[in-house]
Amino acid sequence: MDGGVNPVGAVGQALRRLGGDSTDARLRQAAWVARCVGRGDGAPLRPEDVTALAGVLEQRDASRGTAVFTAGEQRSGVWIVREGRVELSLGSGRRRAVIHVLRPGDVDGDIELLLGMPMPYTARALTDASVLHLSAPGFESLVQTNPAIARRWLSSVARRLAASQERILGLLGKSLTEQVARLLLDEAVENRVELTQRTIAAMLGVQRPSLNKVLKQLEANGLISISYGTIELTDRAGLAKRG
Amino acid sequence: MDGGVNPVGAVGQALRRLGGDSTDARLRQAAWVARCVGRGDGAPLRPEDVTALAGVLEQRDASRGTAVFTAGEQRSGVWIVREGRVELSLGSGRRRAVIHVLRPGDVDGDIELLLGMPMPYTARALTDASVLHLSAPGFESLVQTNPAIARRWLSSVARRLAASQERILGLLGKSLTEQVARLLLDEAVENRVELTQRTIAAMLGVQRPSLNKVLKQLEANGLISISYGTIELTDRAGLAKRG
DNA sequence: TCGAAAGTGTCAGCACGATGACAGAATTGG
DNA sequence: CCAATTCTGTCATCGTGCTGACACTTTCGA
Repeated sequence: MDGGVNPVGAVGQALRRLGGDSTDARLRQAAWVARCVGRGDGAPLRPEDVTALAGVLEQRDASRGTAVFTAGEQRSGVWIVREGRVELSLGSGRRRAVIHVLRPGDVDGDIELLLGMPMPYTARALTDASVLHLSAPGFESLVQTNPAIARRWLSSVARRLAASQERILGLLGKSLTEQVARLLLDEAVENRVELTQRTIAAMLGVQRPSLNKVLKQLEANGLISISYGTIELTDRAGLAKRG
Repeated sequence: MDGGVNPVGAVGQALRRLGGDSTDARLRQAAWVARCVGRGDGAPLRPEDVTALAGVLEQRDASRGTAVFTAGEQRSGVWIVREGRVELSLGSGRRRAVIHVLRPGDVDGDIELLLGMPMPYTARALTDASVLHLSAPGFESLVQTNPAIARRWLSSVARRLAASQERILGLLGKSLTEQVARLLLDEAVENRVELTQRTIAAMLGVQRPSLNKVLKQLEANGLISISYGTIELTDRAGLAKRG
């Protein structure tokens, strides 16, 4: 981080405790936890597992705008998105910041369950959605009775958390431009990153103006195009050279 | 990170590829992987498990200076230190850097096994040591046949990787002084951190001179005392205020 | 349809940490 | 015990990113 990261001494410490930073820190932590969602090859359950477990999994339909689970929930269980998109966000009311978007096949909640931590974010259906739910006791009996699934879940958790850790480590010691380029490449879904600059800045632990400066540079170079709450990657190869 | 992190442009990119940085990056990654060793409450096997598995675990004695496993080994298996201290290091010959020290009860190798990655560091007995070894196939059959142990291993892996990730996230956006203070507090065993400044700098992704400057400041304030390859914490409370 | 709130764009000054280089001190192996 | 090597200590210069502030734009709810 830059020298300017903090005002040094008592004043800086005081400002830091007033929540301005603690908010960012919580946002950062929640966002990176959300990066550990099981997706694609990293998911603990294969499609055939999901169908085989039809009896154990409880299906729930969530209409657009409905909350699926809420920040602070303890032992919320495992959530599997079957259809639609589900937004993960933090903060109440208007101050909420969207951290991530779950898509069909994504699995969430297992890591929080294993760590005994409350859900750090709220999930809300962006579109009419269909999700499957595995309760905490259901999860326990599943891993106790089905060694094959337990084994796969073990690998899945390890891979997801390790991948996330490696991503963060890959940012340390890099220039902000490199950090941003990597983050965009990793986050892009169909060449779009639907995060506000505030959220991205929090994830990287930098100030928003610093991030904005870099983004405008990248845009001026024709690598990305910026609009409200979304960044479009127009030249992945060019971005990759920067990271 | 600071602007100075990289020379910008082609020259910096070129320098970066020549290995000067790649060495530090590998050191950093290996060091943080080593931070995921199972220790104390985070260990996957309880002492009673270890005794119960006496038949499955192969005991090996390593005299002082002997290698236990070597960097690059694939499917090396799970290693449990029973007695003595085992040093984890990186780099061949004289250029090696010590990144961690295993102590009795520590469990290593399981994460690498689950990720299908080669051991990123070499283990060498610092003292005459006694270690237990569980081969890769042995591990597989263990988790397949013993659901209770598999379940505990699942929590253990999740907790260790998540704790490490949280540690790293806690560093982002903090001033170097804060980063150093936290790292020292987390790494200290009996108020001593036995790492070279080069290794610590690599873990934080900063330059060694920058780290040295901060360390000397902390020493001048009476919080730590610096000697060759070890830093002693003389005022934990004071350090905690800085973090 | 309007207004409030959140998001984005921008700026000047400043301080921290990178860089690269060099010297002394403590180890370690031969 | 000496030589080679590593580790620590230190410096001047430079550039990045922080800070705090403000204007503009888009969105969304009332």
